[in-house]
Amino acid sequence: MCSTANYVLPLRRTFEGFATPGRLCGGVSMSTNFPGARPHGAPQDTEMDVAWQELMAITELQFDTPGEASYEASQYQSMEPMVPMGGYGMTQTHQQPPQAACDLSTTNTYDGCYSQEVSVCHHQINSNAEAIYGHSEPHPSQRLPLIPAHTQPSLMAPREQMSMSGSGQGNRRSNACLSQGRHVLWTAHGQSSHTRSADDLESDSGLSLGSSPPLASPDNPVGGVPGYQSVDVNMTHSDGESDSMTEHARAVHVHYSMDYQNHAHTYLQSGAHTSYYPTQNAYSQSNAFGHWSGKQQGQSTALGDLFTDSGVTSRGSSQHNLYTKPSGSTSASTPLSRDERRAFALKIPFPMEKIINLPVDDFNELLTQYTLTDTQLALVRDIRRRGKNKVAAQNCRKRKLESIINLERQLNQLQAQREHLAQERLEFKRSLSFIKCRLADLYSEVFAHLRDEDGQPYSVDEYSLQQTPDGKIYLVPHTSMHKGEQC
DNA sequence: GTTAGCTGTCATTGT
DNA sequence: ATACAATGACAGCTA
Repeated sequence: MCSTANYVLPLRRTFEGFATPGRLCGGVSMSTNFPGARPHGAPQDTEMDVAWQELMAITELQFDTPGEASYEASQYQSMEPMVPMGGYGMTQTHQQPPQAACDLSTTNTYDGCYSQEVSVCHHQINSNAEAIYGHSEPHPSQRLPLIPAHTQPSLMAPREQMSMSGSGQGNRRSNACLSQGRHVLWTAHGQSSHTRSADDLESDSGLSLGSSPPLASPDNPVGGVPGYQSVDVNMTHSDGESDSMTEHARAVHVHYSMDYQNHAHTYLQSGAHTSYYPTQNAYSQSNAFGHWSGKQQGQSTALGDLFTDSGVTSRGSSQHNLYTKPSGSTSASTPLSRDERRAFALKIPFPMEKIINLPVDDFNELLTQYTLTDTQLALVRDIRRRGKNKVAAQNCRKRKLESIINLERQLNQLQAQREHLAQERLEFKRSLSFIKCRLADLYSEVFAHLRDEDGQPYSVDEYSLQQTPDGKIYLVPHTSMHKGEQC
């Protein structure tokens, strides 16, 4: 199993701050980032782990395109039937026999384009897919699929052009190793395929550094559209092209998802227990095939940039994600999250909401109701973990903001109180001074009225007035006063 | 080109 | 042992 002969081994990653949850066997990682796969704090800094992270950081190795959902679906479908998936629309779609390479010029017509385009993807990738995800390693730590080296050239060929033009702005971590791991990876097989998946772009490490399949995203336009292979890889696009190319990619994705829309959308609306992810209303609403066929020449670059520039990100928000999901009953679409796309790609038969929010017992029970592959299981657990962590992070930030606001409020209150106390202190001092003056005046006045036996006033230097606790006032000579003070 | 803010993700720790 | 919440750190994206 751990034979390096058949697997490529990337070089060391150069970025920092990235632990190594994955395990590597012969240059290929097994999934480890789901709960239980790696105990917290367990030793993990093996060279193999690092190497695997580097490998996973090479986004070109992963598939995450709109077409991905298509071919992945077929891959996993052929790999292991999903028992309760009845009625899922993808089955029929992806079982269509491969046809000739997709003529992108014909993609203006909605019907049929999907199958044509996808079919080529199947040609290129299907054989690899099962090799990649078809394994069902018995050990949890070895769930993740191996990527046999001999399968990669065909996998990466269509992606090479994309990465060459579109990866310049991609994941920093990924880029850090592009010149190393990627080179080693591809040259080891006599090819220099530079590919990059949007899914990987979205995550520096892909799916928890391999806990989920690198092909598990439906949004890699390169891998899914054979037309990319003929793209001028040196073409670069200006900012002005970005929007139009986004349109292109959106159109491409419509091709891929059209069959899903017909089925999955129905299930979503009906709440059926099938596909919960790829309704992609936005796609059907924004059919831009005309643009697509007209700008075929820029596909690779545009799509490469599309997934680096327009919302399908390695991390962070995906506000402008091309992949959208319905927002309630309204027609407004919200971005389809990365995990949702992955779940869609792997045909997870229950919704994200359940995966994330169900209590653990219910969640486990839900899992027992389906026959899931190890890959699907790992993805589901990753989704659950990430989903919960996402909520936790949101809550954490909310609390942090509230805490900051609270502290600022307290600070303002304390500052106001301080000012108030300072003002009060000043007033008390003034009052005290006034009282002291009044006391001095009274003292002088009282003292001036005192007379001795001879009718002479007492000397202020020799006598003073003192009040006892009982309220009586005595005229005390300074000498005796001093004695009393001494006592 | 730079920067701040937002967000998702991962690693880690504590419960 | 496991699940999970909390949180710091990091990275990508957008404005």
